[in-house]
Amino acid sequence: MDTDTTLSEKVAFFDDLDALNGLSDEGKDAFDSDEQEFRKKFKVVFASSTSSKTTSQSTAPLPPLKRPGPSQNLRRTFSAPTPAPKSRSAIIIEATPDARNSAAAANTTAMDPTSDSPVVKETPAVPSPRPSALLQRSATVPLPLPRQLSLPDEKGDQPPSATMKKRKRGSSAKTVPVSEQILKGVSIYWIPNDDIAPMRKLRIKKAQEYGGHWVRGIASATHVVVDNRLEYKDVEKVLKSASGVVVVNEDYILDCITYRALLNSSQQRYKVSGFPIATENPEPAPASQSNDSEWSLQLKEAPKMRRKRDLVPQTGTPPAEESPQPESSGDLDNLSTNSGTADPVDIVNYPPQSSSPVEQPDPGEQGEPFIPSLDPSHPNSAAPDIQDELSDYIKLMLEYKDLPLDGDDDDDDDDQSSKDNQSVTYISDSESDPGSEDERAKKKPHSKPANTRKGKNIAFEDRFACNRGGTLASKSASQDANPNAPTIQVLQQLCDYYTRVNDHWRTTAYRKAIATLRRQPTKIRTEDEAFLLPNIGRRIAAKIEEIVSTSALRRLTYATSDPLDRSLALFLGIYGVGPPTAHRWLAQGHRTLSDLLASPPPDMTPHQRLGLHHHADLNTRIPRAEAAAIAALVRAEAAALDPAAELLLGGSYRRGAPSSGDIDLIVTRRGTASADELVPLLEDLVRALERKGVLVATLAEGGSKWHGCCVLPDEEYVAAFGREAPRERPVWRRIDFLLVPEAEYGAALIYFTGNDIFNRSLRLLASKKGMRLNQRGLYREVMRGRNRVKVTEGELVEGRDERRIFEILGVKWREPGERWC
DNA sequence: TTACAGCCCAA
DNA sequence: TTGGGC
DNA sequence: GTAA
Repeated sequence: MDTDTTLSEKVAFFDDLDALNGLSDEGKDAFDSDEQEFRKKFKVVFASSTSSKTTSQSTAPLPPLKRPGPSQNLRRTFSAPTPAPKSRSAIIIEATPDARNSAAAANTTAMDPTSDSPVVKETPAVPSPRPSALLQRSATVPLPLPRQLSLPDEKGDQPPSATMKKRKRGSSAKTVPVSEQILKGVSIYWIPNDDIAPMRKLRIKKAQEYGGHWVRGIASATHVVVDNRLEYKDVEKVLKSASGVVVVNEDYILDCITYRALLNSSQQRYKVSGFPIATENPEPAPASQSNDSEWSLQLKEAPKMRRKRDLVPQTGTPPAEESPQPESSGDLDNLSTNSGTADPVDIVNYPPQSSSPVEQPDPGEQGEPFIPSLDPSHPNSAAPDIQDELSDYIKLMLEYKDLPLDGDDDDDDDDQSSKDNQSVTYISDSESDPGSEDERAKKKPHSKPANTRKGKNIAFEDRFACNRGGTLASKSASQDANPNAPTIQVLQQLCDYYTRVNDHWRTTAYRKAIATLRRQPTKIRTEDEAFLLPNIGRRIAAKIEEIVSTSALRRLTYATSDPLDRSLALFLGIYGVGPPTAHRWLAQGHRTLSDLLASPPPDMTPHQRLGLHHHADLNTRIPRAEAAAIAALVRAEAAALDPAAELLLGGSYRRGAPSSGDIDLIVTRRGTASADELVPLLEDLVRALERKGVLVATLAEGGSKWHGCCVLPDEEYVAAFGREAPRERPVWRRIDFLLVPEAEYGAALIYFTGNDIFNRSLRLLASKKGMRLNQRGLYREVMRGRNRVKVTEGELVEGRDERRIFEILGVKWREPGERWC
């Protein structure tokens, strides 16, 4: 173990938790070999793990944990074995064996969802806090684990069970011993409810390891964890739909794990900023022990949360999980049903459940119903000592929140689903040993003898889409004819999904893979086959096979049937709204455009407002004829101002598309070397067009461009479409003016003709050849500093002539109509 | 482990 | 600096 | 997610 207390150390922090709990051999060795270092490194963790040990096992009967704030809690735990923090080492030593044992025990069951059962037995042993609680417990305990659905996330939505399965490998146990799953029975709804943010991902992961469930709908949550960046007002709406839920900030879960107990959620430090002063009535008789508290919590909460789906099995029942919206329940239900884990559980569960008023109108007050989970401790309870450790912990997190974390968990999501068929052989192989490298090495040889990684060797130039563009016709033709069309269709949806959840890189990866697939003359049926293609790795290859064999991807069904997802897509369609904003609005409870219109989010920008009000118009395709008409209009106006001005309709129009999303007009003039020379013209032009009522809104202006909206006046409309094609009103269109000096015309044409993929590809090719292509020109000898940061502009090689740029790059000329990638 | 295009505007 | 668009 |  490295002594330097640095990066690796901190990054490893969470894994350390794992190591501790599971105390894998690795961990053990480390411990044995270098106790000092190890201890130092895992100080906090050790302390907590120790405490839990004591609590759950030897000290089980120790009920008190009363209202000691976390701090006291901690203390108490410690005090039992050894009072002062200093004695930690001793504790650790003692605890180790236990930990190992329990870990071993847990591991064996880890893979079995039903492993919970032990808990049932365990619990009874504990003095029951109150009768009801016991009852509840017996009912609930069994259910929890299994196949709770985990949220769709960037890597896919796999049920925890699946996750667990995969997690077998690493040294770090992915699930903590049942006895330590302090979050069991806790269903968490995160806001935002995704694991895109690295830190949240970590939290979610940890929560799951400790038995917590990640739920998709707030309706089935027992706890709502709100991003620290959000204020209460941001999430107010969402919370309204879930009364009786414990609402806490980001710090809560990890603290619970650290202290091995469900902490009092009402403490000040877990308050969501701006949260109304909830009258926390510290429950008079907290009495229960850590375990109990958990249950008592469920007891209380359960009835309330379930108003929508009363029958939903308690927290745990996985799939039945939730559907925030009643209507959608159908799909989800089916889904869950399939997973079929729940049955027995449900039965057990129901009685208690039904007894509780399903319909119970939520008492609106969330403050009240709060579950004084463990210890209704006092806010101030975050006593000094704890505070220290907490702050260490927090500091650590903050310090490294930006580090790219290993996403170890990602794994191959769906393999299991696709398994049933053919390539079972390989798959099983790979499953047994997920080592990606081995797999790759193995696979390739099979399908294609020899070349280990030669499989993907493709001519350099062929790797760039710009060398493979097609025409619109060829594209559409290949769309229907393409043997991979169905597969592409599904992948495209997945791609869209990732766009929605704001996973930029996965989105682009899918785009590339799709582009590759689209070009295949034959139908790709197997994983091996797909894997050989460029831009298609093991994972997408596996998905392709699944799609082909089952003609669907489970996760996709799941993802797209989610109402939230639909709202997300809706919001993203609003001009000026990107993923962060869309998610934020969603978190604030908005679901429809009407919601936004009715109560505009406080952070809505003018652009977004415009985008919202003209959402319908701006999302309507612009017929080619209309674009042409507008261009003609503008051209005429420009000619009046400056006869030498030239306007060209770019974008998809130039590529021959029958309709466009917006209108791109490139404004230029012979003899110009800089866009600045055209600014006066643009200003005049814009003013003139505004006067004519053509330009109706300005979105951005400055520099060498103008972005805004326009409409085709009635007169021109009639001229273009005739009186027979009436319209009630002009439709707003997005229009961009781009000032381009003659010297940059060629590069600008490329840039503004697209399509994106084609452009990116061209730029990428340029960079591989030591050049740089942007909208101004093609440069060479670009100096890049550390990690691609451009240091030198480089020498302009060509900017004026579009064809020349192609030539220099060694790319065969392609007409605009052939640049559909 | 790192890049995946790069630039400009708005707030 | 972040979000967004191109 | 893929490739280098």
